[in-house]
Amino acid sequence: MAYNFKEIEKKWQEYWEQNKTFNASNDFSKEKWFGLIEFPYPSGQGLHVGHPRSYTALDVIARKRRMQGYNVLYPIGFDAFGLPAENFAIKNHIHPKITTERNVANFTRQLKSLGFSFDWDREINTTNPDYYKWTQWIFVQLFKHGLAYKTTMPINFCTGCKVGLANEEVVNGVCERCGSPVVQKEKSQWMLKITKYAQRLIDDLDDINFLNKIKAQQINWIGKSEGAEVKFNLTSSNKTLTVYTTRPDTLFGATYMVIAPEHPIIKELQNSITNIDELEEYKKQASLKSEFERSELNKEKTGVEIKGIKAINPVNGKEIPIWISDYVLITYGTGAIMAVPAHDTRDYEFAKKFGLEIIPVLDGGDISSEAFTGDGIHINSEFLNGLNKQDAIDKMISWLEEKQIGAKKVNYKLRDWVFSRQRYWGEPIPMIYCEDCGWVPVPEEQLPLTLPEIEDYEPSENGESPLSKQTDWINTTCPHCGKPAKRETDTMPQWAGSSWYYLRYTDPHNDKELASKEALEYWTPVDWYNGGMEHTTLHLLYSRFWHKFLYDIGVVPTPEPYSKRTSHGMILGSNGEKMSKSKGNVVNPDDIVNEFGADTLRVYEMFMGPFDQTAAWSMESIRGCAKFLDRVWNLQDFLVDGDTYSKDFEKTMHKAIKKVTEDIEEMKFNTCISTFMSMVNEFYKVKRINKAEFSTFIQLLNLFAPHITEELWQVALGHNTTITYEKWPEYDESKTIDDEINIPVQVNGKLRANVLIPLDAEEDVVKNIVHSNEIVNRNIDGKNIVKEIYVKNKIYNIVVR
RNA sequence: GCAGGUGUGGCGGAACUGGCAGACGCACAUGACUCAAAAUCAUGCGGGAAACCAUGUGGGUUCGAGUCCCACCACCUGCACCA
Repeated sequence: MAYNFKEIEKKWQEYWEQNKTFNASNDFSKEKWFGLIEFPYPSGQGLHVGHPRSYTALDVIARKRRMQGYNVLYPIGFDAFGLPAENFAIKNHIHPKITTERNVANFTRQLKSLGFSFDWDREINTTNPDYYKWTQWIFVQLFKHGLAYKTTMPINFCTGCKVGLANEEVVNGVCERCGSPVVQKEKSQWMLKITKYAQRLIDDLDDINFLNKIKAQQINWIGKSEGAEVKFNLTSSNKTLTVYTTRPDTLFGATYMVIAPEHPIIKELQNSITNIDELEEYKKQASLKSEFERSELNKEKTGVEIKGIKAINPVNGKEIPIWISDYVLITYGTGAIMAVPAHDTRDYEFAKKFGLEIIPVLDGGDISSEAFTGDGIHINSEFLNGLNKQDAIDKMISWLEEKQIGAKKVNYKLRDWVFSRQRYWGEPIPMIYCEDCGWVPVPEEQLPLTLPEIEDYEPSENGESPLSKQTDWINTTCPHCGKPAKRETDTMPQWAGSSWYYLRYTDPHNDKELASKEALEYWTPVDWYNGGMEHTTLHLLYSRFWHKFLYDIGVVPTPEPYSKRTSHGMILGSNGEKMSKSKGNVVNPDDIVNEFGADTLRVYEMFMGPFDQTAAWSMESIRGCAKFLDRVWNLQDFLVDGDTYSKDFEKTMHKAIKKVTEDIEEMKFNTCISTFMSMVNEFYKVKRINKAEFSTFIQLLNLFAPHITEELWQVALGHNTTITYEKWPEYDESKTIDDEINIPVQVNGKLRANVLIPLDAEEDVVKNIVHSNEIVNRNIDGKNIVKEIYVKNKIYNIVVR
């Protein structure tokens, strides 16, 4: 009887669906486990073979948890707002809703064909008004708590998508999505104050189980630095210029200042500045450069000196020049620096180029060739002389604080989150502008504020949202004073809906709250969240921020959304390159399922390599996995009643249970599969397997290959209920240990023989066995034994001379 | 430049707290079955005639190093004029 995967897989998929086998229970008295994968964006291309890698991994864990008796929530949904559907609409004049529905249907078919144990009754979709009602509701809460504000600022503007982007979406100066150059543009934007949570986003990482590389990347991105702010007085003005520095100890070496071209003080002092035209011209040139050009040009520093005004170094009263240069960023610190060319590489370069004074204030290094950035003893620094770096920093800070010209200051690289998009296919920002009352949120009882149906999806040339043309929709009345008012026309970024979706899974049909208190109390936090590294500084950080906010206002019961976060490696094409249509190396999961079946695909994706590392697709290897499942199928021919084949055989089983039980927790799925393969090889050797062994084996394999094992369980073994909730096999530790073991014998560290010894044998017993071994004796004959080392149950080493 | 990671047969990869390097799979070879092929089953498979040599390179610690330490090299990922 051949293994007919097509028939068998279809049969059990229908069975599971009818029986709602994988639905989470609402019995909150049981211990729960909430596993989460990143819900997909339903693209027109359908499922990528990368998706099932992550989904299978957590499916394996979810299935194991069910067998371990947990109430398991393993949900699925669609993150369906986004640009591709909108761009498709612009081209083909098909409403994004239609394409989204079509794509969701296709994804659903594909996901179901792979036998994931999702609870489909909890499916969510971010574009559903019942869902985005709550996305909007959260935004309104953010606004009410002062965490959402509108401001005009230079933003990253994608010249291709004609849309503003968050810092996180700009990669190498180009748009993460379309690859067009990104330029700076002044625009009025909704912003979210993620910076207010910067410190907590760092600190609370200590309490959660994220992979270290994920923590490191988030900490790096938030970019905390400690230093001081120092006020500099100016000549011919009573204004001051404040700088941020991490090296206040080098203040005596500050020989000039540099401010960002966009620094507002230029305008404030325009009457005192004699070369304002020259400065304006420099600023203009700088703003025309895209981020990409700026970093390309970062080898050669440029700048212009501000004429007619100088700064006064507060520690020694020296007048020092002020320059503008684009190597100082308006977005970081105060947009102004004190330049210490002797001890800062960038300042050194700039000073050399423009012939500015360089005064060393730390001993060591050679100022004539490069900046000295190391530690040393302070010189030329009056009251700091003789101190090392840290002592000098401390002393200077207290001096500055005492004189009230400076203070300790912590800075972050993290910027507030640019939250507006000038696009149609997103959640409308539920805000109304009233001439008298300013920005007023749409009243909560009027949510959701639904997207109007429109015909023209093109953003306007000046970069306004397509909604800006919908005058009927825009014109409304102020909820506060009742006067005519206008709606916000920008929509939310794609990251909005995904920032809280895991909460909705706990209670997806609730129309009173985003989820009930009881459901949140029971299900959250997510126990295990797996996703891509590319979301570490985007989605993962954003959702931690939203969650913390919701915690602060009492909506969720925990300060962190996810107790554990792991990540999967990417799947590359067979040529080792990223899969792409243009390279022609795309593998369609549908084809694999057709040719080999879902179980084979799942097993292969778990076997192809370490889960967290990238792996290249191989059509040859996948055949090996198909062959393995064929061999599993044929095991039923060896099925016998009666006892195990031998004691050793029994041990093999217990060792395998132990290995699989442990490896799954560490996501070492590849070694689980190799354990299964070894087991099958053992069964084939003796051509015999009893029912207990077969059941155990099938149960372990079920996590990876649910269809074939359900068939073997119910048909070959004759059970009439699903294998899903069978108790997870246990192993007997004592049966994983051999009574007799083979240990290597080395002479001078070189392997010479193997001897069989009783487990835990005493050293003198082993010594006797070793010394009665012919090969060993041949190797030590006529030599002096200097030393003998026995490591219990491991190795015996004889050192001779 | 900063942070994180990787480097083991022809290939993907195993190897617990230092203890038989190469599990498992692919490819390949041989045999059985077959008129034949495929499939299947079985056996072999790092290099070398051997002594031995082999885990990116060079040192070190140790009875013993893929694993620990030092110095490098190569590649990947993220960030990058962050004061």
